[in-house]
Amino acid sequence: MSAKHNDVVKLSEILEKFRDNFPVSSEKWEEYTSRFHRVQVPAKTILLREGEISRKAYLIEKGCIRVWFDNKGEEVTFQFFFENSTVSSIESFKKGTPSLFTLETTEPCTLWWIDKKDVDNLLDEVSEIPSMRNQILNILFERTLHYMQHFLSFVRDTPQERYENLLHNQPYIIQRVPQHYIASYLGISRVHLSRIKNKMARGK
Amino acid sequence: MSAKHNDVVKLSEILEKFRDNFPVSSEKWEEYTSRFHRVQVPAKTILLREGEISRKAYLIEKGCIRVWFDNKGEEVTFQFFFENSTVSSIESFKKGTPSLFTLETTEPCTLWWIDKKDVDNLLDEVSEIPSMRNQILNILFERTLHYMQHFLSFVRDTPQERYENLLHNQPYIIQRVPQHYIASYLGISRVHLSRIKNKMARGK
DNA sequence: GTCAAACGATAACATTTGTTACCAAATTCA
DNA sequence: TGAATTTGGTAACAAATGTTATCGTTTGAC
Repeated sequence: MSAKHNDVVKLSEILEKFRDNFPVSSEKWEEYTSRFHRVQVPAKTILLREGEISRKAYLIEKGCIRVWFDNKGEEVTFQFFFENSTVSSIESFKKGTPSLFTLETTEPCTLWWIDKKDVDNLLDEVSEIPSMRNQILNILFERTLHYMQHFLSFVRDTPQERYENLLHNQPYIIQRVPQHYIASYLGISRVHLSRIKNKMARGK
Repeated sequence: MSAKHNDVVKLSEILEKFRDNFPVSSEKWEEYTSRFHRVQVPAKTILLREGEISRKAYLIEKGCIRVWFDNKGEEVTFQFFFENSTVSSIESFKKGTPSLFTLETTEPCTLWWIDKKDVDNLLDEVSEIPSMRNQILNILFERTLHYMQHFLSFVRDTPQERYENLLHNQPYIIQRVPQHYIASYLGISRVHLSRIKNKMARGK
């Protein structure tokens, strides 16, 4: 990875944002946050390649990460992540299996990464605290719901409706990400997405 | 619900199957399992209707539950559950929001249901035990992965490939469930599923 | 056993969506 | 700045899939 390391930077505001969620001593907080490493990478940097085993999780301070997989020779975009999100190839990170996805930046990014073993330790410690247990469950649960909802929109809605929903609910995705990535994210060809936009531009 | 209640039945083998997963005293085990209620219902029984709030989770001793939702007037099947599975409208059960789905039996069923407040209590108690915490996380995680995989197959595979996968990985679904339910589960019309079967019957 | 409802196959036709090809605009980078 | 790459639009055609309608067959309730 062609990246500038800069781990001595003062703990960023981005980590401070989570301070309230951790009912632990300053010492513990220091210890936890010191496991995160700040790194800056250019656009189109591959953080993890499909088939590799994920050993890092990322927190995005600035930028965008695209998660995609190869389907019969063409890239299919599965998800986008932006500022304040944590990203990993979740199944590979948790189970140590080869990743189904590639993680790639679409913009120059400022990221904080943390090693799997530090995450594991941290989880063990922190899940002794009931309120933290619930938070962990909630986060996982919300991600489950997100997949469910996303899937639902594929079964329930037409491609045009999916595009309209995206435009309405996450316009920043459309603004920041090249359109052909969005096409495969919506499950259609670039040509068809162009048609849809054209159709919508004239009164539907 | 037109059902025969029969709660005094001796604790079924189905609950005993989980005994090993609960490192608790016999008294505790007694207490936990006594919260489950056995019930037998005919085919096409609606256990929860879309829009209602889920207050029960079900464990299937015998039979099949179909989870579906109404999409512009037609039923779209989202999932099937069989013996030894636990079923609820997960987001409604957890959050108390109106269910996005209807739960309906496709066969006469023998079920064990448990009330939400009993589940909540049980979870609180049981998650004090580290090994149980991990199990709970794993179950939730596996369900997340399942949604992810199912979604992936929609993006990646053709309808025929999805049908072939189903035939290969879960042939019992095709054997036990009426075909038109399977069509919408695969995201296609019944006519198209018929075409696919026909095509496959002659050498593809 | 009978009758109604549910189920599944098929044909004809309509619509949606993909594919390929080509071009123009925007962006990147040396 | 200028060339190469990326990105986005459009047209023509092909393929996939949906819709509607019809007709047997199976199933289930009584």
